[in-house]
Amino acid sequence: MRIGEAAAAAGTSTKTLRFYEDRGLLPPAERTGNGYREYGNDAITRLEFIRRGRAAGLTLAQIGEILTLRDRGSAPCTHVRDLLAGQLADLDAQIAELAALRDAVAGFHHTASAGDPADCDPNRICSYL
Amino acid sequence: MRIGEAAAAAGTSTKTLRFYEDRGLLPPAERTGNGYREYGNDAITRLEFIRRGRAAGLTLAQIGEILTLRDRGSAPCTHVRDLLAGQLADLDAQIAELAALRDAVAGFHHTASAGDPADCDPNRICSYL
DNA sequence: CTTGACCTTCCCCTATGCTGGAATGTCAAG
DNA sequence: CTTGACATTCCAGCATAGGGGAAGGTCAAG
Repeated sequence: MRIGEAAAAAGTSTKTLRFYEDRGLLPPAERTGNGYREYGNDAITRLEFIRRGRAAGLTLAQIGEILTLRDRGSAPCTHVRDLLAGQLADLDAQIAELAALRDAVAGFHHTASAGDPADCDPNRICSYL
Repeated sequence: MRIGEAAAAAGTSTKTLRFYEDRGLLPPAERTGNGYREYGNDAITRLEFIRRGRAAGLTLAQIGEILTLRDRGSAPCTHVRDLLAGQLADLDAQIAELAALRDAVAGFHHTASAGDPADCDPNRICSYL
């Protein structure tokens, strides 16, 4: 199938397919006589995998690693497990950071809600921040 | 004081000061005869405010709004309170999203940790994702 | 007189994952 | 024969908050 059909089948755009090929996530597509890219079902499988990886918050670079391992014939499962572990740790760190920020902002907001704007110190930009 | 001293006093870089001026967060600096920027203590106050705002996760655009209100003579406290409320809501949404992602990734990771790589289905890129 | 530490403007680069558009080619249908 | 829907390549941009470095001006000290 041609690029438009493949993109539609994978629920993405032709731009994205060319972009992935350029980034090495998809192998260079076969070309028909007129230079059009030609895709098979394996490309769709690959695109779906990429989408699942994205949904799990993996970067294209990480997904590319997995695909490269797969393409070299080795089972990437162990690597995937490690990536997932790292992703889990990253997410926990991000969540902790955001939660701390949230608490700080909540404190500011509480003060701001309780205060009277008339009390605002003209020497500060804003007393609440 | 000149830009280098001001930057050091505010704990930032000269690049950042010029950048903020360009973005309207700092008023165009006075210039001495040789064209050098000249700063007073109010600039430091402003820079410190910007830093507090950044630490609260506000964007430069939002901080700019506050400063503009302040420069027009009105007390920006009410606006600050609203910005903080919005920021709080944003943070809660982000945290919820990350937490959901974290759970999904944890599920994948659990499966990956339990499985045997030998079971990997050759027809899939990786059975664990 | 020169060196070194400042300062100026200017433009490009970073990371991420695409998206838009221009200029051009291909091909089946009416 | 032309129109329209495809396809190709390549270049540019988004949004964020600056950083890097070039080419050059200024000024005090040695």
